[in-house]
Amino acid sequence: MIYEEKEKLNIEKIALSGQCFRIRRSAGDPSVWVIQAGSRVLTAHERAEEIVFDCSETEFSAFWRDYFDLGRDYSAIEKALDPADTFLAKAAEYSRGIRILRQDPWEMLITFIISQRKNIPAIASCVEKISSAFGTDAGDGLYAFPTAEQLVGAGDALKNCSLGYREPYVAAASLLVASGETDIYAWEKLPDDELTENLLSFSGVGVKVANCVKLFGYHRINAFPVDVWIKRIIDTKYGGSFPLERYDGFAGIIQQYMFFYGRSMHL
DNA sequence: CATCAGGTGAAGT
DNA sequence: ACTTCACCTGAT
Repeated sequence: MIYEEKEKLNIEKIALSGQCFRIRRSAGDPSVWVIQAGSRVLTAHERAEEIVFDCSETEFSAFWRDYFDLGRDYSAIEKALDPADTFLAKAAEYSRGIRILRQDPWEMLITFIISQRKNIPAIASCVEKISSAFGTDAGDGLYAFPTAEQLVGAGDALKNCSLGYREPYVAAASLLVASGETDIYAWEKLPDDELTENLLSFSGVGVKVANCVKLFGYHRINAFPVDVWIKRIIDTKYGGSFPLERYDGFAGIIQQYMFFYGRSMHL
């Protein structure tokens, strides 16, 4: 068993923050969380002030501690905010416990190609469909996120997953990665600008999706995805321009706070 | 039934 | 270079 304070790691907030579509409450017990990453599954019990993971210290240290980015001090982010920025102060406080997960680049690439012009439940539904249809059985009715090879093998069946016009994008990316023509894992060591350029070369990946893949799949925490919510916040709260340069080096964390808080207020 | 949802790519200025 | 528009699909 591993215990973490919710002030430091809040699974519910992360599940609602839009960075991850494979964290769900258990159907039988709403205090139980089922967390999936690639082919891994972790269950957790939520208590008033803490979260308890069903996991040994060895297993937690081997994967999940880094996955939840527990090596970073997020309280330092809050201290670095502009004291005059009351919106950001409220957003950061409201978002306390959110972390930028270290998710898999392939899973993020496909997930965010799917995400365009879809709402969060629809994205989660599509991810669930392709996983259960083509991913490896992980037991208990759960399935791993499908590999590129598995999606290539899906063939026309990929058209039955509500992907709509995004289906050819997913199929093309799968072919590039499965064939070995594109090695997205080798991109881990590229500088930000080259990584961006490479991601944009995928059909169906524009600036916004590339930034999401950078932030959530490659842990480039300076990436700052601008979607309709962030744009709305910048327009209404910042008169159309946000002082990104002030938060150079961790702008992505600021983006998550703004998104999570702004969305909760239905701006 | 029209509109919208965490955009993108192609076509048109 | 910047602006406009169509686009699968499920939900409201």
